[in-house]
This record gives sequence, C-alpha cells and structure tokens, in this order.
Amino acid sequence: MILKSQVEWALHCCAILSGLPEGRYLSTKALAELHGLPKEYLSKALQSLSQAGLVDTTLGPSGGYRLAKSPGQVTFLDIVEAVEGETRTFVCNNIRTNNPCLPDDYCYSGPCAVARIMWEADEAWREKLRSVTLSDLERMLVRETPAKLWKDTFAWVLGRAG
Amino acid sequence: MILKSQVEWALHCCAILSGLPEGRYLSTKALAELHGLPKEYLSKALQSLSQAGLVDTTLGPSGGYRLAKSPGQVTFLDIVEAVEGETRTFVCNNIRTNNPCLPDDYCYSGPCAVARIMWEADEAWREKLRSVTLSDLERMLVRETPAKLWKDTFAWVLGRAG
DNA sequence: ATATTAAGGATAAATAATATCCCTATTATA
DNA sequence: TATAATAGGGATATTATTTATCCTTAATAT
Ligand code: SF4
Ligand code: SF4
Repeated sequence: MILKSQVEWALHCCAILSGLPEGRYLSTKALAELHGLPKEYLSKALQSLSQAGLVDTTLGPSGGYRLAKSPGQVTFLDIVEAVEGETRTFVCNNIRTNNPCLPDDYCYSGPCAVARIMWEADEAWREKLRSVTLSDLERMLVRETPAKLWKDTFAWVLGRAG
Repeated sequence: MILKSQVEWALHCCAILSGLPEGRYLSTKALAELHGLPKEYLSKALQSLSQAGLVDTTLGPSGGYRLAKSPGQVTFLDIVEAVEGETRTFVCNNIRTNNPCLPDDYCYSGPCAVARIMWEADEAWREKLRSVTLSDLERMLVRETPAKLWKDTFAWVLGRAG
C-alpha cells in the first residue's frame, strides 16, 4: 500500500508555488524541469490540484499555475486527497455476510468493529495531514535548505515564472 | 492507496482464532468456508501470519492454525504488517536531487520536511493500530453480534476444529 | 498571426494485486 | 502400515492500478 508518486510531486510543486510572488504563474514545463519529472504526467497531478480548487491556472505564454489560497490555508491533506482521492485505505468487502450460520433473513446494520477500527486509524492519518499547512512546510524547508541553494532555486523559478 | 483485501481476511480469521479453546486448531479450509474466500489464496495470508510468528500451525488431519500468543498480546498492527508488509505509505524518490540549481558536489543529508511530515502521519496510523488488540476486538464483536449468531458460529467452528 | 499554455481523451507499458494449480513433507487415524 | 488431510511454498495466470506518452482543442500573451 504505497501512495502514488504524484503525491510527492504535487507536494513539492505546491512548496514552490507557495514561494511565488503574488500574481505570478509557473508552468508545468518549469515545474517538470525543476524536479526532473515527465512533463505530461506531472500535468495530470497539477490538473488534479486544479480540479480540487487548490490552484488557479491561466493559459498562453506566461501562463501556468499559482496557489488559489494563501499557504496557511492549504493543508497536506488537501493536496494528498486531491491527487490520491478520498477513498479510505481499508475497504470492506462484507465477508461476514458469507457466514454459513447467518439466517437468510438477517441483515447487518452498519460496519463491524474491524472496519471501524481500521477507519479510525485512517482518520488519525488524515488528522495529522490536516494539521500541517504549506506555510508550515515552507518554514521547515527554509530552515533545512542551504540559504544559497534556496535563493538560487527561486531565482531560477522567477526567471521562468509568467 | 488501498490495503490488500488479505488484511481484512487476516483480521477476521484472527478474530475467530481468538475464540478458539486452548490447544485447538482450525484449518484453512474451515476459515475459507466460514468467510466465503478462495482457499488457496487465503492460505497465503495465513502463511504470512505464520511467518510473522502470530500463529502456530500443525500438519495432518485435524491440523490448522491457532494463535501463538494470547489475544491481548496481538495488536491490529501486528496483523496488518504481517500481511501488508512494513513499508511506509510515502516513499521518497529524492526528486530534490534533480534541481538544476544544485551544486554538483552537494549532498543532501537525511530526508526533507515533506518526507518527515508524511512519515509522521504514517506513524499516527500505526500508533492507532498498535493500540488495539484482538481481545479488544473480541469484546466489541461480542457486544455487536446477535448472541445466537455468535453461538452458532462458534458451534460451527468447533465442529471443524482439530 | 504565432507561439505557448492548460485541459483532457486515448492508449500503451510497467507494476502490483488477486487467484489458481501443483508438488512436498508432516501427521492423525483407520 | 497405508491413507487421507494438512501447511508450506513454487510457478504461473489473470486482473487492476499506476505510470507514461501522444495528440487534439481552446485560450491567451506578445
Ligand atoms: S470488516 Fe466488518 S463490515 Fe467490513 S466486511 Fe469485514 S465484517 Fe463486514
Ligand atoms: S520528499 Fe523530501 S526527501 Fe523525499 S524526495 Fe522529496 S525532497 Fe527528497
């Protein structure tokens, strides 16, 4: 059970978009080059972000993506669910209904304890992701990235931002 | 990102094994019939439990599986990891190393903030699963299952246990 | 006009999950 | 002692999902 690599891509792209000055856009092409990713496929991840309303887009030369909200209002969960979907990791195939001792007329109401416990674990995972925003991430990245590299990277980005 | 259905199977099988009297074994065949599952494939899940040391097995007619520990000592996490593996849901493809601004001689030390946050969420998930044991599950199932069905099921099970 | 962009449909390739088949060694029991 | 039932495990097939590419369309800055 492994998340799509698009989740990692989307998180890194959002981290870059967070640092973009007001009103500027960054294209798929630039984001793909910066991260060494296949442009067309990265595009699908960015489209997911767009459909989820996390980014704004504009067309034409100098077009691309920018955050639709302030970094403090976008959580990891928003991004992960936009790309990965909102399905729970534990899906219930109702195998208890195959029990040969089950009366024909009996009908279970609601999920059993197994499902409820697994879903609580999923919720703990989501709760953690909900508690971290892009501005938290930016703060951490600034602290752990060498100052020169951070500066060079955003100079590179601004050179390509529309 | 969805767990293998074998996880659900293993949890339900362990719930049944929890209720088995001391020293009795239950075969793959019986567990497969009880849950309406493909016997050969369920067998793989049970082998995973066996390799993880969660169940004991014995061969021959009247052979099968029993818990290797008391129900209070087996957690959901033990079972989930036995079947699903211990890999984290977020895997790191080190895409930051593709940054064109990165000096050739630079070498990142340790995972970045993105990875650490995602792994903390994974850990919250595991922590929840670690906090629930098979005896907790049994208590919940007894409470929510009609008494007659529970009794009939274990009568059926004991009729097939070696 | 032209070049560049996001969006999205179609499709292919690679990987992982699901499932079946078959053989071996072990063991209870008839 | 012979027989039937069992777990373990290797090989392989089937199906679903993930990853990736290609191409068309409509919008837009220059
Ligand atoms: S987890 Fe519970 S609800 Fe889901 S199939 Fe198993 S028994 Fe039914
Ligand atoms: S998550 Fe962090 S450590 Fe993992 S690849 Fe992306 S940048 Fe590197």
